[in-house]
Amino acid sequence: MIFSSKAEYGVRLMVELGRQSPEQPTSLKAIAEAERLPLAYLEQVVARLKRAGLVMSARGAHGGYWLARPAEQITMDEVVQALEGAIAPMECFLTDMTERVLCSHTHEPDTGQHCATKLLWMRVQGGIARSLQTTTLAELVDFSRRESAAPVRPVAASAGAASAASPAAAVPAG
Amino acid sequence: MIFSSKAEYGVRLMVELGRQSPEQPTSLKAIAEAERLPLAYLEQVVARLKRAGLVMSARGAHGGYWLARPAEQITMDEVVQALEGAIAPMECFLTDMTERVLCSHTHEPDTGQHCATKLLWMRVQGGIARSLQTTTLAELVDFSRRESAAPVRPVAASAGAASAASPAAAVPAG
DNA sequence: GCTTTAACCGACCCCGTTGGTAGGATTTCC
DNA sequence: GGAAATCCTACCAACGGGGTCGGTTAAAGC
Repeated sequence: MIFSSKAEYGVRLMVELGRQSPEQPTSLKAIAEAERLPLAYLEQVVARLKRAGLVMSARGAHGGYWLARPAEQITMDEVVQALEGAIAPMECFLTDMTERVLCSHTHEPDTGQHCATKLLWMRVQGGIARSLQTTTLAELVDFSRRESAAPVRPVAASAGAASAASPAAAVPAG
Repeated sequence: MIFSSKAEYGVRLMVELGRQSPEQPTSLKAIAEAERLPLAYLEQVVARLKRAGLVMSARGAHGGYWLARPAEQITMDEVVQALEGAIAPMECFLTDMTERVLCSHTHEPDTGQHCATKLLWMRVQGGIARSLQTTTLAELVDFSRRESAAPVRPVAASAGAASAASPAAAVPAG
């Protein structure tokens, strides 16, 4: 699996905050209940988001968390990077997230043998980075509002090519 | 890390086979020595490639492995999928590799609450799938030939916007 | 100033996967 | 028959993921 549950929980947490009115703190407990996630674990997750400056907090009664910036100005690569650390397709493949590869992936300094896999991992890296950078938190918030507003529609009913086409069509800019 | 070392080793193995003349078996031992990888572990790796029908083998003395198809007809998503299994950004996010999501990611069947993260993971998934599908083994073989032929050029010399652009320019179709 | 609420912090723990190793069995060529 | 290979199964140590637990600090309301 590419992303751990930290990313999953963290993104859901951010979306939940995005759904609330800004500047008004939401308690972790409320989020944990709404999303049915373990509170104690969420604490660790939100700590990362705070360290990255994506959320702010107030302690004490009626305290909680809120987005540090409007959701439109938060791109998902910031969020995911805060939660998962550097996103690299391979061990030694760290970049500064601007498409520049810091590691040449050489295994033997004497032979000029560069790694044959470099080209591939760079493309994968680029594909991921682009999809994360072009998605904003605001889009996810919108998406979640539309989803929850819609009536319950049973999944996997009428399996086939027709039902397969509809969700893909709703997802451009991938 | 997105991909494990199985993918790394497996891709390198495939590239190595692609460099050899086709239909002539190359022993794992030779590959292990050329790539400085543990032979016993490579056995497990190549077994996956064989099960997926990407390589063929001959036992006994002068046996070895070779590509089941010309490198131009092997896309890297086949290779990576054989090595890593299904590639999904998130646990419950299995697709049939044609952009169709099999899991709706619903956490509570009664509420119509679909997961807010679905949109994001679908985009990421699409970005990865596209970069893997549009890269052929032949390209990597070419790349590796150019790399090893070229003199050793130090990486990250003259850091800046200019150097950041150059590697990206060499990697289209990501 | 007590109580409640909630953020914050650090230690711990179970478990599955990764990245191998070990050892043998089988097949084929010379 | 022996060497060189693929093949196959079992095993193992270490690490990270996914949590839990217990406690501390800070703010608000009475």
